[in-house]
Amino acid sequence: MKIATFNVNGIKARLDALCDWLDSAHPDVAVLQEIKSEDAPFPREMIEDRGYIVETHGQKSFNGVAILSKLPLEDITRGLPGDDGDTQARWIEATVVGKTALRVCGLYLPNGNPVELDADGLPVAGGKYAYKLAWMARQRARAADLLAAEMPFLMAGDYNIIPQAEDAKRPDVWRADALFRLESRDAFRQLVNLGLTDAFRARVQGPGHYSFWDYQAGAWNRDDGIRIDHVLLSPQAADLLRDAGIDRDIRGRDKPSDHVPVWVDLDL
DNA sequence: ATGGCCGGTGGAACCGGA
Repeated sequence: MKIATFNVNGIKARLDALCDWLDSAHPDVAVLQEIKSEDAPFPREMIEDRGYIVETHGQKSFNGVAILSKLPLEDITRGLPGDDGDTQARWIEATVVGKTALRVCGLYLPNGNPVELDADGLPVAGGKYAYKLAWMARQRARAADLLAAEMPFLMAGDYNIIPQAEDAKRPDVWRADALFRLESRDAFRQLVNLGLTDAFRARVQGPGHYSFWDYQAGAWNRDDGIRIDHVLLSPQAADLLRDAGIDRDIRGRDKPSDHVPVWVDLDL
């Protein structure tokens, strides 16, 4: 079973590119981020025509996530637990019903910039960086709950985290950025240390593997990228890992997103 | 040439992204 994550940066602007990718990569399940659409106007027909069920968790203008699946979905939930006041559409979950049930979490983790710190160097409450770190604590709590339930699961999406220096072409320019600050990497490592596996790094080592290239400054042509889209696997899911990869070539096609798809193949 | 963009909104600039 091939499961992919793709930050499309606007579903309306990316519909043709998304369908071209679905036709060439044929994932069984795809989680999307930054659909930038409410649920009702989401353009579902061209995706459904390709055999996918479409479940969205959208909002106007910003954020928004979705799950596309060729297999039946059950128990769909929207929103990351832990803060009823959080109205940003960044989390969707569903159980993919195959021969073994797999819980799939699709996520769009907050960017966190600009980083605002107080005199003690702590994130300013109410600021975007504090929101990012609090969101990651909620994600960690959700992962702990799913681990306790002992159902195989994965958490796939745009993490807005550069895990290691080798995951950036120019790590030094990212040192103070919310994507690479120590607190951000610590939070990501705390999540992984619950027992999750970074699927891509279980298959591919070394530098030069990116999932995002900025539209600005010729980043793609200079291969000035960062690896920020990840698939984390629960122990039971990691035992089923057959392969993982990044569909880098998508970035060079017409009207690309600034992100490319990242995928795993599980023996399911 | 060391700067260079893009999508959504709303119908012109501006916000947000990373």
